[in-house]
Amino acid sequence: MPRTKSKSRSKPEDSSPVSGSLAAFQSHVFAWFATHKRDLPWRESQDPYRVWISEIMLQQTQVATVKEYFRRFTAEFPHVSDLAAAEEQQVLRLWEGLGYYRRARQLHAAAKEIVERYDGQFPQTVDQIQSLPGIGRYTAGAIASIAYGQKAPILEANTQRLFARLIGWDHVLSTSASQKRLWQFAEDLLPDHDVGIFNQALMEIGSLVCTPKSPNCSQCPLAVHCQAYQQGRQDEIPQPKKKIEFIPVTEIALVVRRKNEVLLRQCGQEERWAGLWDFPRFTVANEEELSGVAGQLQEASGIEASLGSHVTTIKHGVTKYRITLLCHEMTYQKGRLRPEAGPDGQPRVWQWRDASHLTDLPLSTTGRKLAKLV
DNA sequence: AATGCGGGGCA
DNA sequence: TGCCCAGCATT
Repeated sequence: MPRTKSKSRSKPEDSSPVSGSLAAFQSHVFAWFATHKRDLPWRESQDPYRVWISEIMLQQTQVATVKEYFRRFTAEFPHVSDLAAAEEQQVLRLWEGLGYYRRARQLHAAAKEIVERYDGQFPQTVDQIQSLPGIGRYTAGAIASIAYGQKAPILEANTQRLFARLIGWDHVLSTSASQKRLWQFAEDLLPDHDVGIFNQALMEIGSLVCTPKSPNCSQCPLAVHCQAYQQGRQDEIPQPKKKIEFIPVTEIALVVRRKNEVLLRQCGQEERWAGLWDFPRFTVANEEELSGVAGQLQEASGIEASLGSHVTTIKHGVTKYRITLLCHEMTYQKGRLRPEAGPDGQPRVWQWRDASHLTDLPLSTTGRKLAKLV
């Protein structure tokens, strides 16, 4: 029998996914992490529930921001059954300020599914994990590897950048071809042991060393394996993302008072801040266009009120919108709240709430700022 | 492949 | 200011 071609090409230096040997690469990763690992609250345990909470919170959210949220959340809900039994409003209250509130509602829904379908035991296969709401390929791989030590790859912001530089990938990263290549690379890299530690180490290197701007190549444990570094192209790779075109918007928020109550609205499932409460908000053409606001309020809620003084102006961004939010007081005149179906079958989305008890409600960040002023 | 979804950290 | 962040779901 003639030797096959693949057999004759199976020298280690040919099959290694990185420049240099894979074994050396892996040991460089482990050694660096052993001395540079950060102490983070979710690294104190491998409980899949806690790993899961941290991974959801960390989606598109920086480590520094998540720390306190993670502590509060897991203190309030130590076990998946505690989360499953909670009111969604309480879950959202603990999520308030983190953003991407769909994460919190999907987390809650997944907790219920784990209790009902898996008898409270967190699922153990990648496919089962990924079938839970809010869990995609990255998060499933992270949980499977970190909590269970399974040989599952991960790819997220830090490792995308790191991998692109390691293999000198000078293409736009968001295309499906790039994603396919990078996922394959992530898989080819995996060791046969301590996969969870390995994956976390790669993210940590991406985060602390292989930074977006001015990466610290001189201190990088993987420089010897890095194509971009060897070519002096670490500042060109990865290619910059497409810039977002911001759209300026002017909105008005109304603090409608009736004795010691204020008028609030709960955001519907299909809109921004779903499930959270907010002061009545309307888009206006410009900062002078306030005359129609009373009519818009009456149209939307059934309440008639007279425009009062300007409280404050809040500038904030939501996804691609740059919002200038004009906040005005109003005084209730007459009218009753229009009955309207709420997010989860609640009788209405409009409610009068005691102004001194707004701390219990989940509010949007601008809503919270405004609530503190009034 | 493109879009919606938040808010804050940081140079 | 602008860029970026341990992504996911939908279209």
